[in-house]
Amino acid sequence: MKAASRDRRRDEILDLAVEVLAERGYRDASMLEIAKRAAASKETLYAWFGDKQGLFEAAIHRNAETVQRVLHGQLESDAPPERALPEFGRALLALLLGDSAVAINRAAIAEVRAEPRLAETLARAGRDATLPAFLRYLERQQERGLLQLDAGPEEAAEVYLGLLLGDRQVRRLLDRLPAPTKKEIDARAATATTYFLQLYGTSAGI
Amino acid sequence: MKAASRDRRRDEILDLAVEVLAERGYRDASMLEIAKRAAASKETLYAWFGDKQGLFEAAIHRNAETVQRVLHGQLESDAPPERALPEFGRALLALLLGDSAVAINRAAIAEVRAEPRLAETLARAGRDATLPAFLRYLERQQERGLLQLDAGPEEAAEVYLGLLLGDRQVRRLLDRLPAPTKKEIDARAATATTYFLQLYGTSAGI
DNA sequence: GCTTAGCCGTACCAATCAGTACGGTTGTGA
DNA sequence: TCACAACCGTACTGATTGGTACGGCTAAGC
Repeated sequence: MKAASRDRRRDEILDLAVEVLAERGYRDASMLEIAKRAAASKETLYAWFGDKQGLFEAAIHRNAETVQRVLHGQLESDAPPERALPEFGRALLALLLGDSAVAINRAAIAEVRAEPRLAETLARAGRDATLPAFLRYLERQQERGLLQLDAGPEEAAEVYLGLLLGDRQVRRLLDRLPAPTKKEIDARAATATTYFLQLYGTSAGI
Repeated sequence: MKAASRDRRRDEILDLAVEVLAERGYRDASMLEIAKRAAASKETLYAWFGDKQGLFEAAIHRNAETVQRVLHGQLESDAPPERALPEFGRALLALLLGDSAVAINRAAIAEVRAEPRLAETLARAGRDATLPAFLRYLERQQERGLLQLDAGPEEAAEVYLGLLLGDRQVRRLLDRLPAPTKKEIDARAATATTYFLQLYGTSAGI
């Protein structure tokens, strides 16, 4: 029973840490405020996570695991692109433009010089861990004759990401855009898929 | 003679400020280091720019003016999309993924909570100041029958940006990507244009 | 040549905060 | 019930840095 309760406590602390991060930014997210909000002591934070960087690396990992679970589920499907891509797109948009991911990305970008491990961790646990599954999905659809990836799956994947996000992620990081509503997410995932299929679809996929 | 020499000095200081910013990040770009590198005194920096935020707002403005000049030049052309878009794309890629813009965007994102004026300034002087010219260009080409923007010029503009950048700007901000070479820029602007014309081109534009 | 305004370098102040130490308390397992 | 380990709250330290003050130098204008 002890292990489960410890895990819950750990999750609780990481949630609060990300909450403070979102409110204050990395530098101003003080260990004291996180400890107070979690009714924990600074000493415990340091005992569990090593240092401030370690605490937020743990938060990044935990966040990435959630993302992984959702996206890999979508991508192992054998649904054709016109059905699978909007679902994948919706999930990706909700995750990448959500408050937690935005706060984490801001922190990683902010500290890219002082604490590069944050950005490394984020990249490895995020993009590097998800992209291969996406590439494999695209290749499978090509083998089925539903896509024609003349320039390779990597370029196609990047095109889909570009169509899906445009410059919205950067605008969101700069706080020039609120988190998207469910409606906006649906619309955007649909149009990105339509455009993508115009570029890469085959007659068999109509 | 005095005004010109002062302007040169100002430019010199702003260059050094951005240089330090790129090396250290916003918080660790100390006013003392900037002053020392410019052989200036902190007092002069504060007299000229008010405070640290003011110094970097000035740097943002100056950088944006350069960008403006280049991009507006491209967009006032009457060249058809297949010629104008690659040029515009090249310029945009070189500017957005260059070291100065990356350092500035990192700073604005890092301080979005503590000093939101940086991000505001960047957005206004950057995207908000350039996008209208791009929209006007697209509309002119539609009137000439060279583009068909069924969903409006705004969506087309975002699609072009997405195709051009993919997720490269974010990866660059996270320092997972080096500044692109001229060759890569050329290639990318070309393929983005090709895709864009597949989506929005008319038979008249072939 | 002289004056004056602006600028340089240095020193100083106040605040913040990561990381450590410690005494008191709680709860868990024998 | 008891003992021990983990954890809470608070206090402390050392280092950094934004912003201010000041004394001395330099160069432009008269």
